[in-house]
Amino acid sequence: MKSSLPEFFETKDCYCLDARRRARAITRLYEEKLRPYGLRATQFSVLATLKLKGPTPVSELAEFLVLERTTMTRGAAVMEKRGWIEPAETDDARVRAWQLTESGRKKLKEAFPAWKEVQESLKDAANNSQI
Amino acid sequence: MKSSLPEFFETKDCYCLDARRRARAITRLYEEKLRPYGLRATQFSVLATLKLKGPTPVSELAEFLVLERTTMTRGAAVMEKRGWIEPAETDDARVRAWQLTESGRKKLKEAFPAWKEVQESLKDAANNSQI
DNA sequence: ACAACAAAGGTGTATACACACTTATTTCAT
DNA sequence: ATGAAATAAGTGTGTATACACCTTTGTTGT
Repeated sequence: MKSSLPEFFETKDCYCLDARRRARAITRLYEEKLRPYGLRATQFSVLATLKLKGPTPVSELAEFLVLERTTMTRGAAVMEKRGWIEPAETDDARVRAWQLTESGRKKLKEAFPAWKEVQESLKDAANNSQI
Repeated sequence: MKSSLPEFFETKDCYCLDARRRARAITRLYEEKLRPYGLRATQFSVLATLKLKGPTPVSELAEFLVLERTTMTRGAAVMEKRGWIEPAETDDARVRAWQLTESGRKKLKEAFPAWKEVQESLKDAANNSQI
């Protein structure tokens, strides 16, 4: 009976595993610094996105963050409960749009230096690895 | 009152968001093809890892996949329930090691072509983008 | 005007993920 | 030999993620 083990060596270079490993590792770095502010990585991204885009529909947020719309729905619910975001007016009654609250703006501003710290350290690491 | 909006433009280049977006997008490609086999991306990775490494402790699996150990514990429980993996003997009673079952080997073999299909298409895409 | 279709969202369900805390076992210094 | 420290793992809790399915609202052709 022949072993098919060699065939499976290919799975060592899986793009999916690579991307997921990388995302998990990087997420930990950011969340470690964001934790004192009670923010998860995605929550920070949502706050920053709303800061830049203003009132934004669920679907647009989801598309921008490459997140399932239903995931965005639930994430937003958590953030609303925390008082960081609130519903925004829309023309179309089907559309659910979100905007920052004062508290959300404050939270983003508070956490920004922590985000930047990790961001800069990764930028340095990326530059050094090119040399 | 001065707006601090420009400062937050920096968040558009967040390494964390980039990595997470990429992981989510790539994961969808793989899971779309793995779905007919009832496999999630991480489950496929665990099967492939056990195929290559043989019986492996929870902690070693977690470290290899850059996953929290506690996440690995729960993921393994699901896979055991499905009959794909089973406990392996260990010297140290603290250590919980897992190995493939016959069913798990079969599942991996079945799903491998689907994995390879996505893997190859991404490899092609990567090569073409370099030209 | 209105029926068919399209668009936007929410809910049910299940896995993924991880931090804080706890339990069980082994190792090691004395 | 034994108690402290270290190691390996599990549990509680809560968010993250996404697919399948359903509801509501708007659009469009006739």
